Amino acid sequence: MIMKGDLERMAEEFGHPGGGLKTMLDAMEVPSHARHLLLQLNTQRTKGFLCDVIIVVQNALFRAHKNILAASSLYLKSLVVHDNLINLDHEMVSPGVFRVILDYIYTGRLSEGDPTSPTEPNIGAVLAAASYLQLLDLVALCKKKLKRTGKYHLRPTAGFLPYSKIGPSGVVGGRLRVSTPVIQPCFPSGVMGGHTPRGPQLDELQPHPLLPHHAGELFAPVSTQGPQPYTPTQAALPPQTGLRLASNDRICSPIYGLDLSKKSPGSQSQQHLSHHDEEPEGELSHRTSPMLSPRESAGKMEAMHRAGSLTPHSFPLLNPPLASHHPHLQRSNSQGQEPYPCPPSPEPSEEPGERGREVPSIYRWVKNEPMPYNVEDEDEDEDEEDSGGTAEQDKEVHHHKNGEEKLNLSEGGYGRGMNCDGEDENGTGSEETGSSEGRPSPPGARGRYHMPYEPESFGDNLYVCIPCDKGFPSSEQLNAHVETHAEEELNPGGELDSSNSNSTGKPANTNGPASLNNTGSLHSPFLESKSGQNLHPMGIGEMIRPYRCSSCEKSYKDPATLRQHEKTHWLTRPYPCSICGKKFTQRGTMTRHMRSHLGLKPFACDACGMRFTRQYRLTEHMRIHSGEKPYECQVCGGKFAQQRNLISHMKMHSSGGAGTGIGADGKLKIDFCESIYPLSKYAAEHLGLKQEKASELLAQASQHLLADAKAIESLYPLSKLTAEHLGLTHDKMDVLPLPPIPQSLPAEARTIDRYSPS
DNA sequence: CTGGGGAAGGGGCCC
DNA sequence: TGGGCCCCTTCCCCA
Repeated sequence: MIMKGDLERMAEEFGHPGGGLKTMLDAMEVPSHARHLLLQLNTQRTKGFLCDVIIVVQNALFRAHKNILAASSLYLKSLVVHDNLINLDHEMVSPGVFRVILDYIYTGRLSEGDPTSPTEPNIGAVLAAASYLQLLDLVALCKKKLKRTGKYHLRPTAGFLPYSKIGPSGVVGGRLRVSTPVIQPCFPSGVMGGHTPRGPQLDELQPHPLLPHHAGELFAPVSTQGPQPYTPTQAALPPQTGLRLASNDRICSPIYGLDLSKKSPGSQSQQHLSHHDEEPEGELSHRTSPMLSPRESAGKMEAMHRAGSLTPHSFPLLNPPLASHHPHLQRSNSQGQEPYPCPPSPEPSEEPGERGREVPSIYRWVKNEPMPYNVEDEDEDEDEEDSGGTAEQDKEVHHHKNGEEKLNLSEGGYGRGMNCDGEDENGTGSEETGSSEGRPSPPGARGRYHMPYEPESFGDNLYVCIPCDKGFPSSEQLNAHVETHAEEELNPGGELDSSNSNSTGKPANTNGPASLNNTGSLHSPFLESKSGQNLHPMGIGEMIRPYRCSSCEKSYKDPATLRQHEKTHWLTRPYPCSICGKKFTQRGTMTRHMRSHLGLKPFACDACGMRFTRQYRLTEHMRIHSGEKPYECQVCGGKFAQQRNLISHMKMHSSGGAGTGIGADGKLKIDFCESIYPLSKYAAEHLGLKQEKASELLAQASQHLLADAKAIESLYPLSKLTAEHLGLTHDKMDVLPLPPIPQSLPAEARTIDRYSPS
């Protein structure tokens, strides 16, 4: 355990202001205070509580507290000061060794482990790593232990040798065995259920690296000898992590680090260097490991940084050829505007040799290295995905809740879909990733006019008008065609909402003219869009929004927004998640997505402690406690805390979104909006009415509807229960006022389905 | 078993 | 770059 003496030494070591600390510690009235404090910290680490930094070592992630790391090592201090995610060179520190080191930092105990175990880091490796990390106390401790066993020799050895340069036996120089445990599962099955083990008690802080108190590891190598205990941190991981969560499994998916700091995930190496540069020479020198001079140490690190990464140079095969011929990328790269910090989507590979491929991605991502990202990469991804998708992986992928099955390895859906994400392929760009499962959504479900993502579907006519499904060989021709839709919209006699091309930024909803795209907004579909902006693609809006997308009808106030929007049309989304490979058009979305991978939820509810990844969610959640339900159904008066639930509710009112017209069962259904606002031309025609007449009729109905609950029931299926509640029999209900049914409708269509459950 | 509501997760995208 | 809002979806509970 780190005890008072250690703290004193730390205080001196790092020159904390206030030399009075030693005095303070001497005068500590509760001798167990330091011990208790450290215990608490370690407990917190095991639970991931208040952990504010993630350390990536090869493909293992560790959670920890910046303060603790900073207090332990100047080097770590320099790393954590600006970044929430730290990458350690796995050539210098293996995951297993770092786990031991982290344990030491938090407990003051050094786990020697079983020197004969292939998975146990030994003291030599720890010494080397401690020296690299400038954990001077640990260095001294290791030396002491080695000397005790007669193994210590003053020479830089294995610890500074890349693992790749260490023989398969792990023995270097016949002495130091640096074990790099194969990444193993750390999530027993069923752990997601919420079982929360207690944190290690004081006496449980045993010097064993494989004990369950490594919960701070998000994904850490563990012993192959058995399933590892569940940890709350792991439980906090959403099932979408793309990681295997079952017991006795290996983590088959790549594990990446990410920077969730507010700033862009870049230039970490520069920061590191700068920190070193800032570090006074003397300050560095006096804590340099005896195994490596400060210059050597710093120089080596610097050399590694210069190499463009902390590691990739040792993995020459890990960086695929990076020819760039993607036009967007070329442009972006050449102009330096849009660096692609993220690697091509990695894909789990069964081949052990492939595993290393993941590593550079981590560093590249974190270091924000502009990464030529191109179609070849994409193809490679697809190849990997296609080839690497084993049944096991398939199972894993499909195990994930809703979202990440979008990877859809088994169906090659990722290959086709991930980069396009299904909806991308059909050009909607409005991701329905949660349900598309990597398959392209049916054309026309939602969409833009351009549909360049699945060219094979349309032969030479790559540009497809979603509403009418016509293909065009060029965007110009498509645009010309689209204009006809626009004219139809502008023309009062034209079909309403045929394209729903608007400037609101929301994708056109082609579910039908009376579909629910506006129901939630409580606005007439043809009065205005949700944003209250002109629906028409041309007109005054053009002056307000002069920056028009060349691929669709949207326009924006400023070029940056336009650029942002244009990415939605790109064949390749520029920001892939380095954990699951899902790609995003906006970096912020990707970062947000990453938070969900790591279970980072910065917004906590004061009332119940529940945590959220977004402020908005917390705000929404707080309404549960306050009882506030600001969203009210204009039809039935039901109130909701969440707007989205009101929208869902509205869909219920509108018979599942079928809208006005003849439902699938052939019976008349009245759309919610239509019940309040004038009937659309489409609906009117559908009903065999002139629009004016239909609107008049519906207006009458709306009056009833809004005025009388009975009338409301008259427009919507009335349950027997409700009828009885109203003191009506089903027979009586027939007398409720209803808009006349046009005789032009087929007889069956004229039957308003009042009684059947919707 | 089914449907509706509550609550929440996640992604898109404009600002 | 992040906030905010929208949308879709899922899960759970209950009637």
